[in-house]
Amino acid sequence: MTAERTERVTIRHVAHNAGVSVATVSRVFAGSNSVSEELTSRVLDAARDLGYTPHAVAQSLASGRTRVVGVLVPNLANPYFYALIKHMLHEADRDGYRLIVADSDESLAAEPALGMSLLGRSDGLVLLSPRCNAEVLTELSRQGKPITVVNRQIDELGLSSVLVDNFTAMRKLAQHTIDLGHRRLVYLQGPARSWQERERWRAMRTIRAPGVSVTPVRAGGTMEDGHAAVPRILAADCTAVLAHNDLTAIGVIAGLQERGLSVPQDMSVTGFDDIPFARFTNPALTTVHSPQEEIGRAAWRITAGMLHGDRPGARTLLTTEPVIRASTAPLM
Amino acid sequence: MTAERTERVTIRHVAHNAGVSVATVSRVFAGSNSVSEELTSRVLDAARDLGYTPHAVAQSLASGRTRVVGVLVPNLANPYFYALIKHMLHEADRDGYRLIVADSDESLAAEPALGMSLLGRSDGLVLLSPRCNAEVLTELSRQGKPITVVNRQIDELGLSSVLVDNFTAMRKLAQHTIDLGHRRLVYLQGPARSWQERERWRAMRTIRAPGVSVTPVRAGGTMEDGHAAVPRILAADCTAVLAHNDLTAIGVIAGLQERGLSVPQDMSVTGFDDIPFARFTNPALTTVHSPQEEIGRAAWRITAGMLHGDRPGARTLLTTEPVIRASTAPLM
DNA sequence: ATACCGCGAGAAAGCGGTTACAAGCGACGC
DNA sequence: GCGTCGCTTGTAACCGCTTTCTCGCGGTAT
Repeated sequence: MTAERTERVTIRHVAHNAGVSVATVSRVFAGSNSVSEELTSRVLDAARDLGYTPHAVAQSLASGRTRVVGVLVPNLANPYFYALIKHMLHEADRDGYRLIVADSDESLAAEPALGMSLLGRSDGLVLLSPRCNAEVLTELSRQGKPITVVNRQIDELGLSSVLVDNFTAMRKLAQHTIDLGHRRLVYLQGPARSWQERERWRAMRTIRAPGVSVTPVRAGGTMEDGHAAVPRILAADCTAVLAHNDLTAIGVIAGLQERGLSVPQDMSVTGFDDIPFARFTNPALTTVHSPQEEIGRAAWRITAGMLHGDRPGARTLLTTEPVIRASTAPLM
Repeated sequence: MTAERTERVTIRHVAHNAGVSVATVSRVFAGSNSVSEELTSRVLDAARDLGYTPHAVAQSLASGRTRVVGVLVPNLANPYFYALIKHMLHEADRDGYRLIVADSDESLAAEPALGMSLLGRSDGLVLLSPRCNAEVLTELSRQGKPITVVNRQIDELGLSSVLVDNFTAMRKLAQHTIDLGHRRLVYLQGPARSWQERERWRAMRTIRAPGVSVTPVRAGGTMEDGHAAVPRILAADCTAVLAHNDLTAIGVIAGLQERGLSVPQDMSVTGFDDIPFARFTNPALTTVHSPQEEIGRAAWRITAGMLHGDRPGARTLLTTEPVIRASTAPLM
């Protein structure tokens, strides 16, 4: 393969070959209908012959739009997040936008820099379950570009957001275990700075029923965290454990089974999110169906709206319901 | 919130406030050491006061480098891929690069356009398990930018690649089930155009042992595909099923369990990839550990090398081994 | 003292597009 | 017959930064 230094074909070459001005070529590629058919086809022919492709970066600089939107995820290893991303990806794609993804890996400190960096190369930003404080969000919004926050309630700033009613769903899920006869519950806490965690835990603290106790156990958001929490769960002498999310629930179930305990006979376990795996675990996981597809779609629609000039501040609140599967059972 | 039309702070403002030329400001931000300390600090002070941030798009246009690398994934819903991406993301980050991700969703037709689009906004491209044919790859490589292909052997073109020895690992895994006494095996085929699938199936076809039969059953790459294949697996009257990957294996196990069969007592099941979930399923999945972290790292190193001028054509071949867990057992 | 060298700094020409503005031109109304 | 309008097309000024080239200057070899 010879390293032929192919000079890039620019709009000027096309203009020259088609015998028109660069403006006309630009118009043709922008889909403007104010160019005569005659010139349009001459431009298109010349472009095809030369193998011209518009230079995306130059277009961005000149037009001030990148047709890219950044997405900041706290942890790409959680199927919950990539399900969201996957749906956003498709919605964005059909609008001609690309998504640029960064993973903060649950690092609070990394969020501001990553967010800024994403914003620098994009027209807007979607923050999934951001852990950062309001100052950072203010700083980011100061760039004047659309920002959509998912799974985090922000009232102060004029940011748009997509929220799921974690509180009500968690209450319903807890009620389900209580209805099954469980009295000593453990709530397995997730990432400390997560809004969803705060909502879920807040819901658990409102549980008031005769004889019912809720013991919090610290964990985190991963399967390993759930797995590692098992000794502490057992020490709490409970009959049901409500995990922060599906991932930790899966870890808990594996840990219990390794110790010869069976779920749900010896212990009921619930998750939250309803990731695709939840249906396929053994036993299938009782959880809360968080509408990942709708969230992804809503996040994109709101963002796209702002890119087209909508005022920020739109708020979408989605509701969600428990999904009862096989990991919970009546107390024996 | 007032919609203050904040004019962007440009390099010129900084230059003016610092009493130097724009060239000097540019040099300071580029980390050139040919600027005197005196001027360097004046520039830095002015930049801080004004809240200046270099305009990434303009930098890209002027320098010809975007500091972005595109990644094309066939299916973001497979943890195998996002594990790769996650590791690449981190490697790239420490080199000051961003990754821009697109998901072709197993659509062969979508790959060329997505690849081109990614390439247009980036300095290079990483194709994960691409399904497209050689012509498309040639077309993409014509752009003159570094392309790294992961999990796909390409000899003709001068592309760099990272490969895992699927063939040997699959043979070893099959041998494992044979050693356990199984004779009637089913191989559950994955995505047709996947190189990994071809390698794995090729390995299965080399199995020659007295009384051993291997029956192929078509499926796909997802949990649903594995789940849906269960009737056909049962019809094949086998005692062990080797699935294309972990996801389908998980689907198969769930399907078997729904029918009251237990794994591994009634049926041994294996996967491939060793996604994080494989350790936490019930029973824990016997699979092949595909070194996702190393692959991600290698893919980035090779790509980064080419970005720094290395010649393309580098090839990394990784080996991998079966991981025996609890989803396989001796034939009763 | 003269010529030369090296180095720090600035001027200016791009990078490849977009788009405001102007111009040309045929049609139409009065 | 002339002013006006509308539509297509071209001219050229950016978008914000990088980088080459040039220049001025102080220091060293001759």
